[in-house]
Amino acid sequence: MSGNSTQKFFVTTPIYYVNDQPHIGHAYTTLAADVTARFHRLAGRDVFFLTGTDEHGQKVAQSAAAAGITPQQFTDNVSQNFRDLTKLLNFSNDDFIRTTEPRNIAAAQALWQAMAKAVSPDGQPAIYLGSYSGWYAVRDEAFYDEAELNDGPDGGKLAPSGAPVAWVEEPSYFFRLSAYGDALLALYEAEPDLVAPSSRRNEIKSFVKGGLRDLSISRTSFSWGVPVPGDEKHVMYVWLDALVNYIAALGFPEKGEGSPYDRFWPADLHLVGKDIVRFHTVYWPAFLMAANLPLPQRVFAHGWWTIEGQKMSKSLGNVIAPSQLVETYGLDQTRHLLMAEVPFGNDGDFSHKSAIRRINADLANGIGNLAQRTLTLIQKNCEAAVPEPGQFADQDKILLDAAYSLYRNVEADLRLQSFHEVLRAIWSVIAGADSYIDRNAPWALKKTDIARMGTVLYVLAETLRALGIVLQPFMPETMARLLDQLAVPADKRDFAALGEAGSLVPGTALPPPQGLFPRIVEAE
RNA sequence: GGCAGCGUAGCUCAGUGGUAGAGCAGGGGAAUCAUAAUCCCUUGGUCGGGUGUUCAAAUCACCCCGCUGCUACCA
Repeated sequence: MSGNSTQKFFVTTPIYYVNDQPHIGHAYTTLAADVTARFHRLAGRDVFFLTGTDEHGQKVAQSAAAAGITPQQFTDNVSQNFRDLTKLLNFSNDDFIRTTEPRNIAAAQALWQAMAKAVSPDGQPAIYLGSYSGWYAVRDEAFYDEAELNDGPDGGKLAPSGAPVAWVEEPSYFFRLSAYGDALLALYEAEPDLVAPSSRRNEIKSFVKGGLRDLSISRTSFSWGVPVPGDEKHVMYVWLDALVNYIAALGFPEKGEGSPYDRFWPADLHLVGKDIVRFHTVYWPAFLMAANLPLPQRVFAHGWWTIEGQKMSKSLGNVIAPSQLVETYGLDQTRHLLMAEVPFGNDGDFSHKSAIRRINADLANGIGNLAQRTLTLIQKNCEAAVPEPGQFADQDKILLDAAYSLYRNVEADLRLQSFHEVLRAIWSVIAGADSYIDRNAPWALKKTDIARMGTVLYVLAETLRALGIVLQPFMPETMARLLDQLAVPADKRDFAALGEAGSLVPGTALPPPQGLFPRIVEAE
């Protein structure tokens, strides 16, 4: 089916840890992936968009025990919250993987076996059995150096996070990460786009340059995990069975010609939060190198949201649930807000005041008002049908060309995850259209030059059509309504229909216009 | 402490050697097709401070002040 001519695009979100309720941060990452996936689909590419949940580990087992249910029941419940989030925000993921599914377990064991057979760059086995000891905080699922610890109240020790730690010692398999430093540094040099933004690349490079220690990749102290093949007392350390999800969802270890793995791996883009960059740009490539599998093309780490200037935290009680945003502002308003408000990769602040300002300025006063005034003029003055254009003047061509070339002009920024730049470029066309409509005053032309009025309104309708098409990745639902109001057929809504290939046909009947984005008026 | 980065208009930021920019906010005017939305014009910055290199520095170098990230297994 998919010939060589069809490009593919595989985009992933992290799998979200089920010990947490979905919040604005999760929604943000998956939204960026959704916009990316929708964009590439409209460009005619073969897209696979994956998200899911991370469900193993000691903390999950303990939370389940505390709730008096089995880990499986516990993860079933919480995973569903994340699945619901994809519906709530209209995400178009092609799959939703859970690390507890048989396919993920099978993939994790296959990856383990491939790594276990491998020889690291220093000529030794890539995986070996040793023992791990250290100060461990269950709550953080993290080991800490002695130097980091503080004295607790009852003579115990506390992690920097305040979590109690205990000295643990257990047999553990290790991955010989220490042997992969040079290969990783060479990778960062050869593939400068692998780690983005560049500030993260610098951090990762200096981290690797500082020397890598071998990585403990199994535990015997709990059992809620993937059994290590051939030594079932051990379960895999959570990050190994988490990262493998990206290929498990493609059917790995099945990798024959025509398989999803063959079609989509390596990933074109792993979107991650800045806290898990290292896992994706150090451990994951090293695992793949050991298993002799291709490496992802790009890992992009976005920033954090603060809320009204404050860090989001459970103790402050200011964690924002995505459902709350959608209720307050509307679905597509929320999607636009998150993508437009902050350069992706930077930290940003969410405030109610600036949310309203942006939604009213960009959506109600911007694209919404432009659509409303144009469609109303056509409705009233052109017998509710697409007007007949005459010869295009230079200014007509300039506006049309700007609108038609949007896809071409924003693709580079889209590929760099500069979503706010993509939107900025689109909004400059909206501003151009508003300027055009005022300069040409079609409401005055109807008395002086009815033919010219038709041309002006046609140009505006065509501009709206292009805007509607290009904005679909960001606001799919509302842009569908806009394209409905322009009577654009379902098969003329992709990027190939931009320009004259999909031009509106004069005389086509148009439905009565309906507002796209209501203005938000604050109660005093 | 070490490494990396940031500090530009009220706010968020773009701009890496050649007469200071955008969006939003503020002010004035126009228009009235439209969700009182829109358009045009405009106020506003000694580009954190200092020294230096240069014919020329927000842009390069050094110093100082302030802030941030990373420094091993936490979205």
